[in-house]
Amino acid sequence: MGQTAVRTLRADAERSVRVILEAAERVLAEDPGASMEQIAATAGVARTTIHRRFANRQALIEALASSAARQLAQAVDDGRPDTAPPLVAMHRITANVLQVKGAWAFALELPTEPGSEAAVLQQHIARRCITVLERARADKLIDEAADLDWVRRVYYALLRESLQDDPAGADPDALAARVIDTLLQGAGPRA
Amino acid sequence: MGQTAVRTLRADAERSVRVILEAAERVLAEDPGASMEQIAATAGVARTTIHRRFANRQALIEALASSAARQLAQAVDDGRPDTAPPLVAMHRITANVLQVKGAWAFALELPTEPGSEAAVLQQHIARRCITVLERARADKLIDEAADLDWVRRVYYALLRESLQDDPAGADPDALAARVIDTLLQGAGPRA
DNA sequence: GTGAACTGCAACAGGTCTGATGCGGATATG
DNA sequence: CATATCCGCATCAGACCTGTTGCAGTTCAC
Repeated sequence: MGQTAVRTLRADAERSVRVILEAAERVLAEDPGASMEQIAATAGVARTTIHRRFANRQALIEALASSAARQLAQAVDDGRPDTAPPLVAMHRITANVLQVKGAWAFALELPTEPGSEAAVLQQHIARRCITVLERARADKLIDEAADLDWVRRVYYALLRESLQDDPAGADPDALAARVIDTLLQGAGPRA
Repeated sequence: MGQTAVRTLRADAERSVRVILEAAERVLAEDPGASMEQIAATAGVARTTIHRRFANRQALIEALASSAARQLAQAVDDGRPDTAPPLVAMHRITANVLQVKGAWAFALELPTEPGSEAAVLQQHIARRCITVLERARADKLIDEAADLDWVRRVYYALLRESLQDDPAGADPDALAARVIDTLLQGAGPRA
């Protein structure tokens, strides 16, 4: 809980926070041990400005994780996981998530502190994911005996792998299609 | 190339190198930014001893990566990827690799310097992997139209995911079976 | 337009880490 | 057993990073 909006920030201050978080993502993704100075330089901001907004390094990182997790949760909910047909929801969610994860890869791989906002959001997302998988199973898209927790982990792993080489390369819909296809059919011969 | 065995080390020195590398793996896995002091303490060795064997932090890490990569290459070759029936080879290799990757998870996830020994070994391993997949495809275990490079990456991702929760928990053969099954069939309904 | 909020700059203190050195004592090896 | 090798310990200098403070100048917001 770095600084839970004690009072509404002025417009320029809000902008500072945004550019700092974006810079932190870029810099830390390349070198997780990078200094505040490097983050500040990338953000085009003085180091002291960072310390004014974030009490310390950890607070900055927690804010980064929370911010990214909120965007990810939004991306999932936008796919209407509870109402859309399972296969459609899976596709839409996958494409959305790939976009967000591509932009916030470091922040979203961060280990979450048990009680933190990021952790709560991640759990919420995981539940949504399980829900969709259950609906897919009910539609015979997934084997009845499948361990959905394992399926969900495989799904996460496929998402991660998809983003490894294509930072912003291919069409997100094409990547999403490959992920879903691999998840449901594997590499074996098609029917 | 930290110190490419200029001269054969004395038996106790060789042992020191081993315990240092093992400690480095354990400590850095938990905190990649851990200090040499912490590694030394875990190894039960003075910090100066580490500096005597490894010129600097980077040399230690490269040695760690090389050592782990050698063991991994051995684990792959032990599965007879060129001669055993593809499915058998895949099983054996997967079980072997899970063992080694479980013990050297940090070292094997390290980004490899382009020309380094570790990089060369990783490429060798990747080629072996592709070879096995080609043989599996020839046996109709894998779809004819499949992109084997993608299949290999999915395979790697499944291995990684398998090791996430079970540090040394379940039977490696059971984990291997699940990995292969998921790779070839995905989560969809069984035939 | 006025005041509060925000920023950059400079400087400081405190801490941690690295890599090096020298020495006395222990240990392996032939 | 003789000696080259190895280790632990104490110590050092240098570098880097963090978090803080004060001030002067700019910018938003009412």
